[in-house]
Amino acid sequence: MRIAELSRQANVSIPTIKYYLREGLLSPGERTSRNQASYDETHLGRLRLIRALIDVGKLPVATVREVLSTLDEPDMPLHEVLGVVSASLCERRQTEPDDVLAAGREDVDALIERHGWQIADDTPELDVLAGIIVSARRLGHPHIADAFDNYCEAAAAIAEVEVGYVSELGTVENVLEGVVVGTVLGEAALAAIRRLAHQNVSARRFTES
Amino acid sequence: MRIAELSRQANVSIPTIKYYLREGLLSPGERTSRNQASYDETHLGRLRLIRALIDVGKLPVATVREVLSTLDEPDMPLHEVLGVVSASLCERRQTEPDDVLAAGREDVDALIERHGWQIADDTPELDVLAGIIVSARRLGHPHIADAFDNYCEAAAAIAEVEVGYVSELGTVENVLEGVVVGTVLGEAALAAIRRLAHQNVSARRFTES
DNA sequence: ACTTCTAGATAGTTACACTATCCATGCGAG
DNA sequence: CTCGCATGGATAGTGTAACTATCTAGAAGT
Repeated sequence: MRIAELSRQANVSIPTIKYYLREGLLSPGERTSRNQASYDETHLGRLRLIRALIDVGKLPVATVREVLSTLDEPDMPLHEVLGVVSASLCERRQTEPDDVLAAGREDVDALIERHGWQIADDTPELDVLAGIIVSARRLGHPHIADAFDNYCEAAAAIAEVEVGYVSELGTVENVLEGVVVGTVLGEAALAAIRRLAHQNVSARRFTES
Repeated sequence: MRIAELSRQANVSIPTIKYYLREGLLSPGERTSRNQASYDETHLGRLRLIRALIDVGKLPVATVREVLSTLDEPDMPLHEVLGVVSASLCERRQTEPDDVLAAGREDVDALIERHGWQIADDTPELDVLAGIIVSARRLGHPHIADAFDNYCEAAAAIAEVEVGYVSELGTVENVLEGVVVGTVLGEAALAAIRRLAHQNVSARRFTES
C-alpha cells in the first residue's frame, strides 16, 4: 500500500506520517523506486499504536520513540522490556532536591518492604512515589501515604491478572506489544475507573436517593 | 510577606509567580500601596498546590485554573465539586468520531451496570473509557476490557477508603482541597504503584531467584 | 540619598507537535 | 507516449503552552 492508503486507513495525515518517519517512530516502507515505497500491515499497526500512545496515553513523541525502539530490540527478556517501558513512562524532571526526596524514599522503601515486593533499588517509580509523598506532606496532607497500602493491595491483584494475561499472547511480538498497550492504555483506564468509583461512592453518601 | 519571600518559601521564581497572578491561578496579595502587596500563608499554600498539580499531576495551567476556581466556589456541594474536578481532569480532545465511540459506550455502560454503580450518563470518564476500548480493539487487543472488571473492584475498594478519609478532614476548605489533592496526587501514585506491582509479579515469574 | 525591591505591562524565548511548500522524480490512465 | 497527479525528501513555517526578560514608575529600607 502507498502512503495515501496508509494515511486513510490509520486516519493520520500524510505530513504527519512523514514527520513520524523523520522522527524514527515509524520504519520506512520498502522502496520500489527512487520516489516510491510500499507500506504493509505492520506499518499500519505501528502507526495505530503510535496514535494510541499519543492520544490515549498522552505520551510525548520522544517517549513513544523510546518505547517503540525497545519493542524492536530483538532479544531482550520480557522482564527487562517491562522495566524499560516503565522507566520511559516515568520521564519526569526531578523537581525535588535529593535530600528532601530522601525523606520520602524511607516511606516508600518501608511500603515495598511491608508488602514483600521484589523491586530493584534504582527503579524510577520509587523516586516518583517519594516525590508524591513529600509533595503531599508539604500541602498538609501527611495522611496520603496511608492510602498507599490500599493501592498496593489493589495493584497486586490487578498486576497478577494482567501479567498472566499478557504472557499468554503467543508470539513474542504480541507479548511485547501487549505489555506496552496494557501498561499505557491500562493506566489511563484505571485512572478513569477510579474517578468513576469516587463518583459512585460520593453519590451514595452525599445525595439523598 | 512580600513577593520575594513567597518566592523563596515556595521555591517558585518571581516572574513565574507574576505569571500565575496574571493567569488568575493565584489571587492578588493585599495591596499596601501603589506598588506593594503583601501575601500570607494562604497564598503560600495555594502556590504549593499549584506546583503540585503542575509538577506531580502534570495538569496544564488552564486546568489548574479551572480546578482552583471550583475550590473557591463557596457553596457548592461536595459531590458536585468532585464531579467538576473529575471533569476538568478529563479534558481531552475527542479523538474518535461519535459513531465509533458508541460501540465502546455499550461495553462501558454494561460494565457500570454490572457493578451496580450510580453514575450520571454524561460523565466524561464514560466516553474516555469508551475511547480506550475502541482504541485497544483497533490495536488487536479486544481483551483489554476484560481487565476492567478487575479495575472496578480494585477502584471500589480504594474509593471507599479515600472518600471516607477525605470527608473527615474538618473544615470545608480542607475537605475540598483534600478532594483535589487526593484525586490528582492519588492518581499519579496509583499509576506508579501499579507499575511497581507489574515489576514485582514479573520479577517473580520470569527471573530465577 | 541611594540602593534594592515591587506591581504591572509588554515582549521575547523555548519546546513540542505538527503543517506547508518545494522540488525532482516516476507511476499510470488515456 | 505524455501529462497530470502522487511520492520521497528537504526545509521552513505555524500554533500553543509555559514560562522568562525587560522596562517603567514608584515605594521601602538603611
